[in-house]
Amino acid sequence: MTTDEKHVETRQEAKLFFSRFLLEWYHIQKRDLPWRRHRNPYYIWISEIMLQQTRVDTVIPYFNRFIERFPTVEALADAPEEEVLKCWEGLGYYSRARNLQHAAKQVKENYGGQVPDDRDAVFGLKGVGPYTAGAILSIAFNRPEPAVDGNVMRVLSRYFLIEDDIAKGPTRVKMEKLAAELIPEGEAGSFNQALMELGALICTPKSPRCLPCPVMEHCAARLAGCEASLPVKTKAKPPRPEERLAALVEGRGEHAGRVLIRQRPASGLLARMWELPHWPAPPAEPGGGSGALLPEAAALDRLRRSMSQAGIHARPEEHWMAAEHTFSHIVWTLQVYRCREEAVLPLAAESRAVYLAAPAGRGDSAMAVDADAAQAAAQPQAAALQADEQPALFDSGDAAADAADSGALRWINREDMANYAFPNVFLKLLNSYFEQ
DNA sequence: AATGCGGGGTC
DNA sequence: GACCCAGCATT
Repeated sequence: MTTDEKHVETRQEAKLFFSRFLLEWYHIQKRDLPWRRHRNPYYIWISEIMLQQTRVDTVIPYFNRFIERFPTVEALADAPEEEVLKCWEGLGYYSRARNLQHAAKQVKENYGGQVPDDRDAVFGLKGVGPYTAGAILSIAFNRPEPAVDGNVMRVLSRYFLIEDDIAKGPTRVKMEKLAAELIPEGEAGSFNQALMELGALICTPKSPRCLPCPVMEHCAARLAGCEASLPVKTKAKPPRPEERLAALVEGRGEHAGRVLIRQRPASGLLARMWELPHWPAPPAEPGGGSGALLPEAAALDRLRRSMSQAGIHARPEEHWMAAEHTFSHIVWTLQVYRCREEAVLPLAAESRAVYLAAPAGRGDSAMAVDADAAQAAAQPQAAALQADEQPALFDSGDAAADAADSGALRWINREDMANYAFPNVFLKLLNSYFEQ
């Protein structure tokens, strides 16, 4: 027997050992999770979308609320998008929610409301990529497809001592081939979940718990003593900082007790979510140092101009608090200022005509205000002047949203918050404000 | 192949 | 504070 053949035999034995003992361990140790209590393909699908880049403990309450509110594919397909977003509020990566509903419509219309069980059909659903397709096919239908996520790549890179960079595309393909070879006959669903369960509970990113690991005996990285340095993964580049000025505008008169919120554009960052209006802060004076806070007067002035340009008639009064919000690629530092709505001035005849021609209000608290149109119509020259007064554009990662500044504005009270989906940072700010 | 896209837990 | 998590869409 040549060395090569001996190596192959050893590796083959290592694979068989791995599959057998991992599966045995899983049957004993698997967690009781809501989506494991039934074999409902819709539940599996929802859970897999929610679990993208998100931990199990975070997902559980969202999953339970979601299937209560949208028990079937059809219920999800027919729901208003705002309700789906509201159900996703705080979970992050909101395009998942919109893609999921898009896919629910696909399933309703193309597959009679039944989650399809063939590879091409599942893969064709919006928001379903290589991992999620494999997860749905194997867990819901026990099809022998690999489901390779970050956990699986970590486990396999250690057990088989694979030093490929898991951030690279080809590495995932390689891992999928390996994972497919490991699936025991008729056990695809359990085996794929076992791999991920091991990654989540035992073979963790830092300080893996090797002693209770069911496959430690043949783990190549453990045997070589390099389990802590695997997997190899190139570092993500750090998020860029962005200083922004936010307005918490308190209404007067008919808006008393309400604050002004704005809806974000339909695409891009936090698409269609609601927020406190905010704008890039101009860079602090060079003399102040890079991290220097904008002087209060300059910030108030800047905010006043931004609001005016956005058609918001309000006066910034005082700094309220700072808030930080970290995305994977941006870090916002929001300086929030309390502002007061200004008394509405008598409208010019020209703008009154536009105002009266506008559609009738849709109820009190939920009445939309097309601020830009109203402002542009009411004060076209003022708007132009103010635009001219603006300092030269400085770097903003949110340039499109800032330039368009097109979101609908609404005055809401505490109870209205139940009808709008907010990113967590604004949820916390608004809750904090209304609690006072 | 690289980048945009949330939010939170862990060490 | 650094990492990274049951990734996908877009370019």
